[in-house]
Amino acid sequence: MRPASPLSNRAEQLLKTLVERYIEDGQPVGSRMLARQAGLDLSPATVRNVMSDLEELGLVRAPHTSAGRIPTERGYRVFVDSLLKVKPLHASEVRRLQDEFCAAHDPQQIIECASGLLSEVSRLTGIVMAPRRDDFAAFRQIDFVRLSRDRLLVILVTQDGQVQNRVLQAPSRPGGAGGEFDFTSAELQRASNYFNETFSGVSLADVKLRLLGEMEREHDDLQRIMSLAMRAAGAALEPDEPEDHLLVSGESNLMDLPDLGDMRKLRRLFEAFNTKRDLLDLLDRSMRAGGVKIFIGQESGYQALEDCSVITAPYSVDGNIVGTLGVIGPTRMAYERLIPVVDLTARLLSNALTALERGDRLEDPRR
Amino acid sequence: MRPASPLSNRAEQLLKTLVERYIEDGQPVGSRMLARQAGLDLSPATVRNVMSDLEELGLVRAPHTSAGRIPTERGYRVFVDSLLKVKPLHASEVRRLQDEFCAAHDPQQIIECASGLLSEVSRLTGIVMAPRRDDFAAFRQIDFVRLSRDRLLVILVTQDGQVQNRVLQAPSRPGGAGGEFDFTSAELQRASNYFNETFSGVSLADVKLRLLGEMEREHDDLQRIMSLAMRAAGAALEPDEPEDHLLVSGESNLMDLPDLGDMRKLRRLFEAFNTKRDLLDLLDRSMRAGGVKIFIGQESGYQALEDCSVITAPYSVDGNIVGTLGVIGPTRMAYERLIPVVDLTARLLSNALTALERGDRLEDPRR
DNA sequence: GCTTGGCACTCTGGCGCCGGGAGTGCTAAA
DNA sequence: TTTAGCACTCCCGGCGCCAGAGTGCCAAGC
Repeated sequence: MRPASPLSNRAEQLLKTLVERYIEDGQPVGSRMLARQAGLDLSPATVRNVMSDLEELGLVRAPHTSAGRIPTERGYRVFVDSLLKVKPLHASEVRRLQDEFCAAHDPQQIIECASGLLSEVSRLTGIVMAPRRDDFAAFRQIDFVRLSRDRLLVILVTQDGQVQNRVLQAPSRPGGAGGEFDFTSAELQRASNYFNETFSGVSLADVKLRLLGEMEREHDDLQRIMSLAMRAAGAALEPDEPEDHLLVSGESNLMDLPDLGDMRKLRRLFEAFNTKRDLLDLLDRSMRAGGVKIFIGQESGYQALEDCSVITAPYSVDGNIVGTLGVIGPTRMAYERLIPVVDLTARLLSNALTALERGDRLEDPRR
Repeated sequence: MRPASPLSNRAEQLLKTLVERYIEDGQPVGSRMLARQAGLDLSPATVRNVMSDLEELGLVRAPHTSAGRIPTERGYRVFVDSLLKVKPLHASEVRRLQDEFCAAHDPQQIIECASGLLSEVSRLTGIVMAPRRDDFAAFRQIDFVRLSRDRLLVILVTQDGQVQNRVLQAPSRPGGAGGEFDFTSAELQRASNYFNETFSGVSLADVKLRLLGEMEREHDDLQRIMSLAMRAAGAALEPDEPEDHLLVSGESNLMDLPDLGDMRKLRRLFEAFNTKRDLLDLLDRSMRAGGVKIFIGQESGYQALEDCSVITAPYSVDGNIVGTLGVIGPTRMAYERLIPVVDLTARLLSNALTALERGDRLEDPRR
């Protein structure tokens, strides 16, 4: 795992050129071509010697005798870590992306837009892990709507404009009659008023704590309606399904790539897109890390991602990292172009979300 | 387009066997095999003569000289229309499906469940068009939540438990200050109370009409808050995005099928799954028709569905058709098995939704 | 000692050929 | 009308061949 040190400048230059050429056209690169392209004025024979060394180091391999060489995963890793120069994007492209973000107004839309842009610009698959509901967000309003004898709808809105519906299902009693949620809407109204007045502006985490406290303490002397309302509010405060937080777009872009021509691999990949669990896991891991992260081939640790690479970057609201986005494509992807794309998209998304959040907060009389 | 009449019994029997065999193992069927399988005690030579006729009628074709025959789309059509005997499902299978439906409690869940079951049981792709919000549904409750200076959240709940959030965006004014939605939550509360009392139990269609009427009539002397609330309510009553009403599951099942091995076709298909428009169109068309409907190959009229067939069936709540579901797969699919599967799933879904609706309605004091 | 030209070797991929197998269409007889 | 026979066609897999590309190694040169 000390790949850079034993490499001479020349070897580095050759490896770099090799990876670039291979990324470009997907064909094993031979010594003659490499000698010409590397700009080092070397003969093919010399190049061959160097390639032999690189092969011994596990950075390149030959698909068969007398094909040229292609990078191994470790080769890509060295390339990405120490050889590649990311080219900043054209100003025009930056502008274009920026404009797209401006078109969206609410957070959900903005995030969807980011995912779409990622896949469109990369011509690969874009993924975004949307922010989990933030327990430090401030409570704004809660509403209760009785749907039927045993179903109660709870709507929770936070100061930053997140809305969450949850249907509370009464534990089924075969006996049936006189279900649990037989309150009038006026009663429910009063309950929600109580919450709205008591907790407005309090962080959800604190709401949760105080609810727990009250439910412990006053146990018996609470009215039945309030006890229910508290339980319902508690349910609404539970974290939501993580699966709803992954956006994937442009899956079908992957079907054009010769590198992923194998149906079995492709199918595994698409199943991973549907299952979402592994991808969320990966994005979650890279959220903690901060900054652009790159997983090459097996490095991610998921079978479904074999022969694939993932470039991720976290994004933030108001300086706090809240989610991760990225692109998925074949190991042979245009890292030089895509790293800045992912990076920029994360920045733009952060800006857009932060601007929205600030705008909303200005509105909030409590801060 | 009068395919059945000129066919002799023998020809029909042979066509039937041919299609069955071909569906079974995907290989062109030769005269020898057909003579043996059809149970007609004919020689291969006789069979060849019949095949020649069928070919002339455009019901079968030979991929090349001296391969056996395979059905054409018209051949499948005849098979489906007049030859195939649908086998009712095993009681055990019916029971299994039924149990799955019982596990779900709210309409959304039930519909997702149906989609999942379709793809699982068919090992193809399941699609469900969820009910559009029903304008004859009864109004239950509306809520307004101010999210920021220029964003207002409207939550609409109907008696049957459908919830709809919509964010109303104020027309952007560059001037900025004193945005449009500067009301206190008490004011908004009052507005929503007004609606809830006035319209409870009224059908959405009527609410819409009465709102329009009032907005026309009282124009000037309305308080600003009420005028806004009416506009907001009106917005919430607008029909929602049709794209949100299509569920697709088991897409990746299609990647295993040799019939759809071609990447180009597969890609087009997956793009159709993402776009949703064409599929919704198709489902919508077949909703009107009522009963199980089958589109074979080009019949559907969409490029993306070439070499694919679609089996659909509408489902209903309380006797009214509200949506359609179905499966998509290669033209060579097991019609005999899948037609009853789709039919049954539609019935079970109808039952489950109707039961839920009835349960809710019993609860509703107004009926 | 590194670099280089030369050379033999190897592997792939396309092409043409061949033979077996499967199935057809036609014809003539039952 | 059905059937057996037969010649014909086409696909497909295997085989050998060849050109092309690239390698590894060796010996000569800077």
